[in-house]
Amino acid sequence: MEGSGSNRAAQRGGGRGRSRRGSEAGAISTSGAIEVGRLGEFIGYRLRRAQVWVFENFIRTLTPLDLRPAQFSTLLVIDGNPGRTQAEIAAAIGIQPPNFGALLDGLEKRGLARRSRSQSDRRSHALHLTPKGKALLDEAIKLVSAQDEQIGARLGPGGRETLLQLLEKVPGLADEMI
Amino acid sequence: MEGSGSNRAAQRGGGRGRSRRGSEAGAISTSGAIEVGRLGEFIGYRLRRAQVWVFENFIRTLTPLDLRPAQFSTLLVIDGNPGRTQAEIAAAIGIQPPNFGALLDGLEKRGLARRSRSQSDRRSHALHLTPKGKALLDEAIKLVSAQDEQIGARLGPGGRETLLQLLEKVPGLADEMI
DNA sequence: TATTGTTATACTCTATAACTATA
DNA sequence: TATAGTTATAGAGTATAACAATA
Repeated sequence: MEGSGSNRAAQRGGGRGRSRRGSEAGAISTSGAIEVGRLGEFIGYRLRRAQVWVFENFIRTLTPLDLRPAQFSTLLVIDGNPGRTQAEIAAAIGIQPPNFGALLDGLEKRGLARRSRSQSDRRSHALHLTPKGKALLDEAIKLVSAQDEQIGARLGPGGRETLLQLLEKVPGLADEMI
Repeated sequence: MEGSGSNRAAQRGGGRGRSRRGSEAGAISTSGAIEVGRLGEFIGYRLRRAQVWVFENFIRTLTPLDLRPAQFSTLLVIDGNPGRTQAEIAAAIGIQPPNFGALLDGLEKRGLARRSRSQSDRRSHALHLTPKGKALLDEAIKLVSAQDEQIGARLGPGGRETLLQLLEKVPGLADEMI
């Protein structure tokens, strides 16, 4: 969510289900757990809640490598499409060109990626990973894959495939993103 | 996901699958669509992509009522828990107290919610919806429910229930959020 | 005239520290 | 001293306009 949102561990009261319902005049709900109520019935709410958790997990997973999610995606997409221009890679990941420039500055300073002027069109910059960048990417993929498998294991037999199939039916496929 | 991200409609090349793979020295990928590659194999990626689309949809749905997602959640949770304090409601939704104050200022100025000092503890503010706030919330719930049903319809028979069951197996349940 | 990439800038969401008034 | 709420502020992430170099 985001941004993404982090550390949402809300410490709440211990009781359960003792609060009154609705908005009758003067009604009060003084003890027990908060009723999130209908909010939990929306696909969007559940989807977002799960996604925020996964994304926070993702961020923690990549922290040891000092990689932000957008940096990871950039390394991975450059690796799969070496020589493409900034505009192409940025569009594929869903980052605006101005922001992508700063992101690449960081990767270049760390020696993970490099820009080279295209000979055919000297306006554009072709992107490549350095060996160091490729090595870091491989390390990151290992960590992320392990995390992904842990999540998949929670979903039970066939759960992972079912989830991916259902998520494909939700639009958003036309976009690319982080 | 991030924030939430919007307008990610990336205009890309028309071709498909003609780009070369991997990061062999000097490899180039000059034509065709960008290969997002392994990125699409991660649950986290698909989950985030779907969630961002749903969230953008959600934002568009509430725009006619001039409600942001966090405002909608706040109205809904206050309605379900009238008389609770700011700290309790804020924690349930996953908003930091400083940010929640500003959010409530907006709702109060529009006459949708009100704060009243608790008699038992004059430090805390009990929250209630005004009739106007309740009416706007009901209107918002109609819009959001209609959108949610459209998404559910895309998932096919039983798809909605299956998706919600799978999402419940992903952690994040301990938190409450927007 | 159009496009690539950059600079500057702004807006939103989120987070923390320090203050106040109560307890 | 501890807590509820506020103020001030800072950091991400994302968005647009204007510019220089090149086409």
